[in-house]
Amino acid sequence: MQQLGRRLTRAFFARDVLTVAPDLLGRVVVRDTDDGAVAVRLTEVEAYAGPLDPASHAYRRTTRSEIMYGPAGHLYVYFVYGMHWCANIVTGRDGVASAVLLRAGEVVEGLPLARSRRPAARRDADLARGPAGLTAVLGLTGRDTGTNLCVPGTGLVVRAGSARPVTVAQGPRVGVSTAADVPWRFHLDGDPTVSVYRRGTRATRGGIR
DNA sequence: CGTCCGATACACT
DNA sequence: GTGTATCGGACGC
Repeated sequence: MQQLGRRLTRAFFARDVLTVAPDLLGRVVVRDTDDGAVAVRLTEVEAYAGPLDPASHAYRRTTRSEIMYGPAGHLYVYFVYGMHWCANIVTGRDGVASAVLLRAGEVVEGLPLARSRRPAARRDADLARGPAGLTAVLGLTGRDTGTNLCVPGTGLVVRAGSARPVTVAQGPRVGVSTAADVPWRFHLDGDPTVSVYRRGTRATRGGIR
């Protein structure tokens, strides 16, 4: 296992999800396995605000969403559309049940391994474009749900310190079918790895009570 | 570039 | 039984 660098602390993730989400942009996620390491610089994330947020899996407390009711800094990976995995980081105080969905990034280390995990990608900028692609490039699946990003030895880290200063843009979330108009998607404006905006089907009632 | 649509299996009602 | 926090290929401009 190679040197992963200093990691973000539990205190970083334990803040409000709307503070944590934009603060993650420009930071580097590193995943190290027996196959090697892949690092991704985050360019797009979305905030999901637990029981207040109809679009969040934690809107109701179920077996699947239980992880989000636990401590911040743990990983939540869910399965969607019968074939894709998507990765979140749990945020907020215990019991607040909020999380940040990792939506897109730029592969900055481990390009060959990243390409092998996503053979369909045409350009390197497409490798981690979209949440399922980003998750695949990092080699994460449901088995990784519960991983604590804030302790050594897990092979998964968000490095402390921004790569460079970053300008954050904000807009509605992608693909959600409820609360579609809440501007809780954060991204680096104009970055080639940011996924295209698609409104969810059935997107009628927006808003949070 | 854009829009349309099928694949696919799981959690939840 | 129903809906899905997606992707990529097909097609039109």
